[in-house]
Amino acid sequence: MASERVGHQTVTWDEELVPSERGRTVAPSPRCPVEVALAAVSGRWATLVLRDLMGGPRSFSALRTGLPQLSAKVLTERLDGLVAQGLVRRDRSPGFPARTEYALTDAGRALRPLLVELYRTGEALLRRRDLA
Amino acid sequence: MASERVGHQTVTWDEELVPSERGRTVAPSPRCPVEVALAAVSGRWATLVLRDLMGGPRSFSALRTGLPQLSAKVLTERLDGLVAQGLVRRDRSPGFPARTEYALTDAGRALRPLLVELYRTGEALLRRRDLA
DNA sequence: CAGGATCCTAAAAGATACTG
DNA sequence: CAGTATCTTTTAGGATCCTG
Repeated sequence: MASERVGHQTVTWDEELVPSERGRTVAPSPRCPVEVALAAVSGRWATLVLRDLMGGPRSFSALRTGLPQLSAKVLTERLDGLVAQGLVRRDRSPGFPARTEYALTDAGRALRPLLVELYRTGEALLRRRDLA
Repeated sequence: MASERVGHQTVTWDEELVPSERGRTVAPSPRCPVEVALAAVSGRWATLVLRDLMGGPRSFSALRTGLPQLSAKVLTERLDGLVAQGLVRRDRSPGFPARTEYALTDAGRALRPLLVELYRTGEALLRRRDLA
């Protein structure tokens, strides 16, 4: 796919490049790349957890310390989601007290450009709002 | 901010560039650029509505026709949100029957690279999953 | 045509307490 | 240390019917 051809599923975002209806996403679908990427960064605290993991592997409590207002329950939910999506690896060390380390997988690291773009876009929007 | 320095609010994503705690986002905040950008594309149907508007101005019912499963209520909610964020302009023509046209603002068009990146990232994740 | 008003359900988030 | 279990609250989304 060329760099400016972008769409949901088999369809591009450039109207003139979409003469037919075939494959045009007409409802949110888990198969749509846009939804897949969105799933990785959606949910409260998700981007902040990812940001912390971008800095390297972190333990459960290190993540909690970095994000004091995030409850254990929600952190667990977020991490479970990221693990299920193959973006984060969970490494449990045997013994007591328990020790778990969370680290981004290659797929997880592949999210960096998206986070960069989110930041860039948000900044641009805020700048426009300040002017207006 | 240099291209690879990216963070929430005043903080970069590069750990080694964040020696102190000052400004580090420690909770989701509407002031954080990442949250601002995410707000634009979050919510069910949001990216699909944006995609359709990227093709040019659309009436309320044209949007509904393009996304048949999207209810009037949710479409209104999504459009209200986009208008409130300054991403879409609502143009009501006087007379009866009512006619309304929705069009992206400059700010709204500024979302295109983000949508492109969402698509690109999602595609990459799907590719990895197919391999695995 | 372009919505507004209601009602309902489900999912997400938060608080609190407890366990291997 | 790293979670689980419960419960309550909040929010999002969908269905249906109605109106300027």
